[in-house]
Amino acid sequence: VAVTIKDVAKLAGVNPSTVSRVIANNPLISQKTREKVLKVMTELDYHPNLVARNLVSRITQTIGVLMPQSAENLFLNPFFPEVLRGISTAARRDGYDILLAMGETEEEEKETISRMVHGRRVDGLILLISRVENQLGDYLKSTDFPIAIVGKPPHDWGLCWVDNDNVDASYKATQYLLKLGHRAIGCITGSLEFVVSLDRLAGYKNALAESGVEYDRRLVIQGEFSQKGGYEAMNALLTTEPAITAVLVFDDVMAFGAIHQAHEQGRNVPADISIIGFNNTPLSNFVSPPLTTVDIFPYRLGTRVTELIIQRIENPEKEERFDYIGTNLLLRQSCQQVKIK
Amino acid sequence: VAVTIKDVAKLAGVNPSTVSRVIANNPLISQKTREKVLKVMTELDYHPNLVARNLVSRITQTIGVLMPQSAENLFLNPFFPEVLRGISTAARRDGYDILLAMGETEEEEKETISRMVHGRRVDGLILLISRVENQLGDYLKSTDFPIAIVGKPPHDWGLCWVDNDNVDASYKATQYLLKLGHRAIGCITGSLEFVVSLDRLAGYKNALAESGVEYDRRLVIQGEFSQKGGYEAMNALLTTEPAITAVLVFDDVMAFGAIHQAHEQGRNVPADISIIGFNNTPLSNFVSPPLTTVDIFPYRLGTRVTELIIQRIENPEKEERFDYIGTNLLLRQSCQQVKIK
DNA sequence: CTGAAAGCGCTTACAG
DNA sequence: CTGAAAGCGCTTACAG
Repeated sequence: VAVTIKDVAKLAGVNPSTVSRVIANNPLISQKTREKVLKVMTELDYHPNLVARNLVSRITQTIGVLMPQSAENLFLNPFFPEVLRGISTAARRDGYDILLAMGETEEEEKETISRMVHGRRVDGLILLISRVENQLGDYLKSTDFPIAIVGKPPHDWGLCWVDNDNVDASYKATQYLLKLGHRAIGCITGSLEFVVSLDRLAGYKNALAESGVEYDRRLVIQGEFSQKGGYEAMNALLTTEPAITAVLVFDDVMAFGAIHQAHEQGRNVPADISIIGFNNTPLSNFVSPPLTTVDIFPYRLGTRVTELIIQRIENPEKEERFDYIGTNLLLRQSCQQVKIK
Repeated sequence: VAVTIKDVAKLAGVNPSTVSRVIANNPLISQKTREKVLKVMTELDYHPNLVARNLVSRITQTIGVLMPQSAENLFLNPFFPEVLRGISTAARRDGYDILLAMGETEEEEKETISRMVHGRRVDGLILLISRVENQLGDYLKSTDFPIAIVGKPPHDWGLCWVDNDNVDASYKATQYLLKLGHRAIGCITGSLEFVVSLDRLAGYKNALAESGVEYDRRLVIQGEFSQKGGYEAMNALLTTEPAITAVLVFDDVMAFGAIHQAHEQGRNVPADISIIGFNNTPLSNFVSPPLTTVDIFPYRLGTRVTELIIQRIENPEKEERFDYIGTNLLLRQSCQQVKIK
């Protein structure tokens, strides 16, 4: 029922291949023929069947995006929506569509990847999932299909990826606390299985070392990436290390819990304890006190990873495979100069 | 380079059509042949080319989703991400993929619709954009392509759609204020060009009428859907109608501004003025006082609209075209019994 | 500058 | 129960 290239060809009195060339803007076609064909195309309201085109050209002009379902976090942190917005913008700019899949289980994720890649529905794939170890990792390092990841992969698999420079971000945050005169600086990390946690811990150590403050592992405590996790970690920290005057917390939501704990123990933030969070979640500007935190620019992570994957698809010979997105320490009201005792 | 149905056929010693039938689970195929083919398929790691399949079957098993870019709102309101999550879940459940597009301008939106629909890339389309008037509306009412909208369309175009029952939601909220003894109840609406605003206004009127409270249009004021809009509307309202003891605000973010204004004028919420918002944005539980508001269940809007579009695609003879998603009045701390003068 | 033919990788009547 | 043929709607060498 739809009008095809043959209908156009017939009405224009030319061969289908000629119509195809007009559509492709082939410069060989004469002006006269081009106009005639173009006229018939609008007359018949012709639109090329992209599926047929994909089949012969082996190019889908589509990028697959796999992201976690992450129900709860969505409310506290628009990280994934923001990255997605960036991906969408950059993809559209280069004429790519987005095939989106949200995976709940690792099983679903693998199935989705298989569908997209083996089904030839996409030219490349962007992964917003951090758990790329195990079976998924095996696949990722063995395939030469264009794949890009938001977040530095645990090993160099030759994949495309983009991430914040978390070492540097954490270094700058710690440096800021040091500049305020703090020396007993605690650190609440997320699970050290994540590269991001390890990187931020490294930055913390770097800054301490640079200032000649000895690294004390008793000041570092792991917590879960949740308000409760921060609340409990802070409790442990204040119990064993009551002398601390500042804490670096690797996630804003954990920081909310940490602040809550501090206040419950009668330690005012920032008067008694300075706190810095990470990720600049929307709430961080509304809590009391407004939280000093590190902005990580998720939208730019999205645009950049898309640029990288498109380059990988269209110019695989180029060696550019990864990039860092800058961060910004947002000074708000949760830190202040250390008190002189 | 990829293995095709022909490779499988050759190695299994059968015709490609037989392989195709095995894949399609055609019951005519003998058990013996089936097993032989299946074995070769795994041996060669064969995956059907979905693009080729789409071309001949004219079925893409893909639903297009068009949503606004809506940069700012994302931070205050995860409405769209939540709807998208619902769409993703329901689509996957029925074996559909999602082709996602975010439009910034109406031009982009029209272009995207054209690409998806005329390019035969999707079997149906879900629109998360509310501005469906003008040119887009002309298209929507004329096409018989399966299209579904989140949010009741301004006219009955025979489209699929899903929405909250905003008349009822607003009715229940107003009824609650009446039950608390309020009689002078103000109303801050969004632009009355939106169906949602009109519906909520209708619910407000219904509740008043039922309780024998005369509707006074001076108590109703339009504001912009922003904190500033609510702030200014509240100012106007308190200036001309200082006797009001409660206000229904058609959006939480506007309500934040309204509360701010009230407090600036020395009117305590809820002691002097009760306030109800709409949409249960995440912040509404964190502001002071925690806002009584109407939960609209965006995730369910997403799953339901997807069920409707899939039914429209697969069983167009069924007449079910729209549905309402229930709402829930969340009682928090921004309302209280009216004071006796 | 344009046409005729072959082919992308499938599916589906049509035979047998 | 299986095979051979035609076709989905395009593109792209190959001729001329």
